[in-house]
Amino acid sequence: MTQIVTEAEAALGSIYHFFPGGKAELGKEAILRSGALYGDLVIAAFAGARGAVDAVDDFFRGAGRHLVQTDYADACPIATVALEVASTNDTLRQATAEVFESWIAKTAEMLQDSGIGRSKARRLAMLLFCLLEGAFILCRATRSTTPLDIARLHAVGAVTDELRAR
Amino acid sequence: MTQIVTEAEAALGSIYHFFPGGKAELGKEAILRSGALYGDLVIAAFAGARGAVDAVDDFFRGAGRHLVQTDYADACPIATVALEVASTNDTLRQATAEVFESWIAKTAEMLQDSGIGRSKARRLAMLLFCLLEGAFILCRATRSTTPLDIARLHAVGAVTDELRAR
DNA sequence: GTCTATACCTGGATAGAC
DNA sequence: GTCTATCCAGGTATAGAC
Repeated sequence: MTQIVTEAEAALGSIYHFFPGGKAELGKEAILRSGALYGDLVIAAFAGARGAVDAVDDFFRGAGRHLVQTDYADACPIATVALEVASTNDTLRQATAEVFESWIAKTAEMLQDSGIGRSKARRLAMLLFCLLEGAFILCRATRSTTPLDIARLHAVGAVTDELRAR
Repeated sequence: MTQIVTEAEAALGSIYHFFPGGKAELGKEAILRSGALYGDLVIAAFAGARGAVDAVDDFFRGAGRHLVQTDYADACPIATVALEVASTNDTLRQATAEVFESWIAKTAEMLQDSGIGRSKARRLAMLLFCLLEGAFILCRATRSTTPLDIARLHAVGAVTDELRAR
């Protein structure tokens, strides 16, 4: 909390004026907001690409570049908190679940727009985030983008297969 | 630290007798030990199965059962710490990297024993842990085993494809 | 609404008797 | 080697002047 008010150049007391719920409320808001922002990146990837395959490829590549640019600090804004609070704070856990669910729903929707069936699209979207999140862990721990490269190839392959199967 | 000595029914001072490095040393030891134990589970899965495909299937299924049994608390013993320390404590980060690397190496070795080429086996092993770790995050956050089921099917599929491609 | 001072608590660590 | 008392830092939260 001290760090936050310092960087915001505000007084410590102000936090409790805007967030009467204290740290818990601020934390929830941070999860929801950063989750929404990251979700916008997913939409942007699909909007800026020629098709689902390119969009997924672009997104994974962009994530890799960003990882290197931030010295492996910025990967997923939710994952770390999600694991931390999963079994200790149900309010925050629900907030992370809500964010993941929104990402999956958004992605599934856009995969559907590419012609993939509703149920398949949702399962594929989940798979993509499993690959992305898992790769992020290994990349940050090992300070290497290799896991993300491997995950990307598999992600692209999975989308390609699904489109072919139509 | 208090919780640890309490559950160990020991005195607070004892910790600093056995771990002069304090919390950092204890943390590193915990990462390395639990990492080794979890690695043994991987070996057990391959030892107890008829082949690589079954081993992977068994391991993912077992992880799902354990997740439910522990009310979504016990997934990966390393991932949470790995994300937490990745950019804040390089000693612990290295310990997590060491553990992941050992798991991947072990798994790759056993995939090779199934007849998959050295380089392919390593990449496939990495993919499997990306899928597993990513699924764990989503499962714990959403309190559902669906992501793990999806990850399992793709993991099994990837191993099957690789064996067929020989 | 803002800000400062401060209360309160917890967490890691140490000292020194035993 | 063990244990207890205690220190110090830091973190969250509150009170109350302005």
